[in-house]
Amino acid sequence: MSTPAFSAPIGTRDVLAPESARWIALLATFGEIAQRYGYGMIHTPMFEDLGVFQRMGAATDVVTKEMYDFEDKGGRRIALRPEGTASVVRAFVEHRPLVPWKAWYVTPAFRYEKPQKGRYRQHHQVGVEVLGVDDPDVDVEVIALAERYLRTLGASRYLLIINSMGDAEDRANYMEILRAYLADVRDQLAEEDREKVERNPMRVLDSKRRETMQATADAPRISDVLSAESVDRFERVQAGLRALDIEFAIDQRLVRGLDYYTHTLFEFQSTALDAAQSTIIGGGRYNGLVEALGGPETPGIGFGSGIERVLLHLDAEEAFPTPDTGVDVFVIDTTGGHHARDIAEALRDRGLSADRAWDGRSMRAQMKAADRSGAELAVIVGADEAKAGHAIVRDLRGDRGQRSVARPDLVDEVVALLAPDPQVETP
RNA sequence: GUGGCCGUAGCUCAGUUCGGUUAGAGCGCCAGGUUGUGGCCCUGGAGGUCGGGGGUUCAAGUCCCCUCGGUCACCCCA
Repeated sequence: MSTPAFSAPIGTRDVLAPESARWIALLATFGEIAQRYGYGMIHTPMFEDLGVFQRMGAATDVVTKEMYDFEDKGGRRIALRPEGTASVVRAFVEHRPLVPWKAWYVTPAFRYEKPQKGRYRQHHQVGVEVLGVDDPDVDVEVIALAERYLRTLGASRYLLIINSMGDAEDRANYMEILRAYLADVRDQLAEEDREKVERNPMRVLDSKRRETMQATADAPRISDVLSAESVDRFERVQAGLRALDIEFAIDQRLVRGLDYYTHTLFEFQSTALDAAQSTIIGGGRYNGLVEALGGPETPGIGFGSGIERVLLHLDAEEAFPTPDTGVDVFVIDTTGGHHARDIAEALRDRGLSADRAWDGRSMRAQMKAADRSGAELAVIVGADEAKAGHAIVRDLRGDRGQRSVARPDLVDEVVALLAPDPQVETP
C-alpha cells in the first residue's frame, strides 16, 4: 500500500456509495416514521460544554472514561457528544418550547474508546425525545415508534426488554438494599465487578460474568421496593404494549448505562448479534434530567439507536439490502459531447436520472461505462445520428433492442420506455 | 486503557519456514482485437517507497527492536 498521507482517524470510517445509499434509505425511514408520530426534527451542535454531559451521571463510564473531551482555544472544556439526549434536553431548557414537545434527531456520537466490532469512536444515532409528558401511554407510544422502525426496516430477530427503575426515592431505597446485599456476597463476585458495589451497585446486576450472575441470582429486585404508584404506572405501560400487540419481556437486571433513568427502561436486543453488540435500541424515562440541566421540573422519555449497530443487525438478518444506485439513462455521444450534455439535462428536466461519459472516449469505452452505470437505457448519438437529427435508444437490460428516434421525440420516448409496464390484473 | 491476530498493486491474497538476481496471481482499471455498440472471450498495458523508522548482513518483503494502523476480545456501550 503506498503510504497514504492521511487516513480516517482511529475508530472512524468513511461511508461511500453504494453503502451510503443504505444510510439514505434508513434515515428516510426513520424520519418518515417520526413525522408520522408527530415529531419535529431537531438539529443541535455535536459538541457542548462538558458540563452538559456530566449531568447525565458521574458514575457512568460514558461520562467518566469515554468522554471525547478537550479544551478549545478559549479555554472552554468541550466534549463531543456521547449520546443524543443531553443535547436535546439542553436545547429544551434553553428555548423552552411548548410542551408536550416531541423531537427526533440524527447525529454523530463520540466515545473515546478502543474500537471493535459494532463500536466506534464516532458512530451515529437516530432517536426521539418527548418532554413534558408523564402519561404512561407516551412511554408506550415511544416504544411503539421504535418497534415500528425496526419492523419497517425488515428486522424480526429482536426482543423488547423492559424494566422499571421507579422514581428517585424508589431508586435510592433500592440502591441501599442492593448495596448491603452485594457487600455480603462481594467475595463471590467476579473480580472486575467488585469495585462497582460502591460506585454503582445496579451495574453489578447486568454483568455478563458467570460468577457474578450466580452470586446475584437471589439479589433483591427493584420490584420489591417500588412504590405502589411506580408499580401502577409500570403496569399501565405493560397494558399499553399488550393492547398494541407489542411483545416484550421484563428483565429486572436491565439497568442501562446512563444513570438518569427513572421508571420505564427499555432495550431492543438483537438475537442475531453477539451479546457484546446486541443492544440496537436503548431508551427510557428521565424525569429528573431537565432539572439537572437547569430547567423546570419536566418529565421526559426517549431512545437512541445506533445506525451502524442496526445495519450490522440487518446484515445478520440478511434484511434491508442496499438500494439500487443505478441511473435511469446513460447518454453516449461520440461526436464531442455537446449532444450528451443537452440530452442528459433534458432527461433530468423530466425527473429521470441520467449520466454520461467524458473526455471524448471511444464508443466501446462509453458503452462499458453505460453498462457499469446500471442504466436501463442508453441513448446513443454518433456522427450519423447527429447529422440526421436522431438518437438511438438502446435497451441495456432487457430484450427490446434499439431503435432510432428523432430528436424532438427522444425524451418522450425514453420516458415511455422507462414507465413501468401496466400490469393486467385479473380480478 | 489491557491482550490476541494481522499490515505485500484499487480489492482479495501468494511469497516470510531455511535472507539471495528486475516482487507475483486473480479480480478491477485502461487500450486493442471489433472504423459505430456494453455484458462473454483473446492480447497487451498501467499500477508497489512489501505500513513507517532504525538495526543486523556482502545482501532484508523475509531476521531483530521501536513505532503507526487495522481487526477481534475485555471493560463499557449504540
